[in-house]
Amino acid sequence: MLSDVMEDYLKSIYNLEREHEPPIATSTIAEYLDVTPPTVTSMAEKLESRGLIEREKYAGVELTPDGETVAVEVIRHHRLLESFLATHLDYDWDEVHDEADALEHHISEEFEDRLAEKLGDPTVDPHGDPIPNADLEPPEHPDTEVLADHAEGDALVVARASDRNTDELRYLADAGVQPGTELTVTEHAPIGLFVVEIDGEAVHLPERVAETLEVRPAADEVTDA
Amino acid sequence: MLSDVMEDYLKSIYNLEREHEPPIATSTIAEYLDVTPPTVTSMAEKLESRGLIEREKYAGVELTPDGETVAVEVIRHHRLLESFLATHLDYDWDEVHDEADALEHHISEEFEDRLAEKLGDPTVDPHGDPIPNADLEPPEHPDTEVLADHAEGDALVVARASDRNTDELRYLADAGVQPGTELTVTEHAPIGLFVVEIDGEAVHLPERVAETLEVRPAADEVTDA
DNA sequence: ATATATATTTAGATGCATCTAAACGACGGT
DNA sequence: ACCGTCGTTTAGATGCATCTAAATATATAT
Repeated sequence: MLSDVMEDYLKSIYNLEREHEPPIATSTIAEYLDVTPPTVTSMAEKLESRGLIEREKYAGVELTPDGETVAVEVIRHHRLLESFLATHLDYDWDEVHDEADALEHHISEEFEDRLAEKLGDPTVDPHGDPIPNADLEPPEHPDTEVLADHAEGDALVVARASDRNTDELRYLADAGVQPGTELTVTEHAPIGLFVVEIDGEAVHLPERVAETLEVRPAADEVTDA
Repeated sequence: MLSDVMEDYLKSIYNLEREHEPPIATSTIAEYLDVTPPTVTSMAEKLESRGLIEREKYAGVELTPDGETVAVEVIRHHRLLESFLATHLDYDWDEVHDEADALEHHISEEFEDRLAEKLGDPTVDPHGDPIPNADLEPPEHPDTEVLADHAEGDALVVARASDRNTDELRYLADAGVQPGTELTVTEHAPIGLFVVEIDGEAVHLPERVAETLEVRPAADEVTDA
């Protein structure tokens, strides 16, 4: 039986593997999970002995297929919960992450199934992240670019907002920006401010937000949802 | 911050105090939670040092008002979750207990509030147990008797089925017996079998089930729900 | 009243997840 | 090729929840 903490490590490594090329360094995981590096080393030894990760000392760590399956299941739980909280319990999309984190390790298969059924087997969660299917195949992460890389005049659709930074999410939610929102870049000010137009309104976004907000060209409509 | 385990001990002591007069003995708690007595002693010391229980060595344990409040909150979570699973996720009433046990320590105040709102502030759960209100006053447990104490011919309403024994619950659920069900005692056979009539049908119940199933006279209608 | 049975507590150990401090390996710059 | 820096691992400690075995207190029966 895997502990909650082990599941968290596997989920984190999975997420980090989408951002960086494996192997994932000890310090990267430590920072992501807000623990010290020796803690990561010791956990990595346990996960390796259970065949959930491969580990090269002093280099880093990579999920095995088994480890990836565990990670994908936890992520499926997380994103189904987020979707459920948003659509059935009236949570705002910037509030769902922490609650889903707390519950994701504790729901049964039964609960997972009923949730998916109730939601009509959704394929994306409220942040725009793909929801793995019941077979636990790792979902495709569609190609996106960050808003900050776009020039003035570009017409875009919001594809995904990272669910890890509560401040940024709240900012976006307050500004009415969510996956599916159409926007046009009005101005990329030299120092730290980004201006976009949404439904004719000018919305100002700090560069930090623009650097993490993922978008795709407005032309192609939602195909994957 | 209290651990999940501490919350479980407090909840258990609360439940045991409804059954036996305090103080509650070490071995009683040990058996209820399926741990060894020394484990209970050591946990009792911790809970005492936090002012959540009073403890008399070699005698047993009793909740303080603070301890009771914690227990009642956990029980509120548990019973709201049970109600939600039964009414919104199509769980059968004999399936909800384990899932609620797994989740009760991990939901936020926010989640609790939204659940209560969604359910219309229910006052009893699917087993017939009272749901504490948001002020966390300990709920009244209505006077009931067990089915096994009744004589042939008595007309009764099912008030409550303990949610701790999965086997018995499944038996009752299969037999169509649930809180609110009206029944008449047909036969109290001398050795271990109880026969009741429900909607004109004869239903056979093992004595073990009849000894835990709580009922009240059929005359007074549901007043408290 | 004393011996015996039973329940409780104490003592000491284990595994988990974490930490700090210290040792060690890898890697880039001169 | 060496040295120093930086990141990683080892070593050892802590707190939690649990166990078994042993000591001790309480209750019961004669």
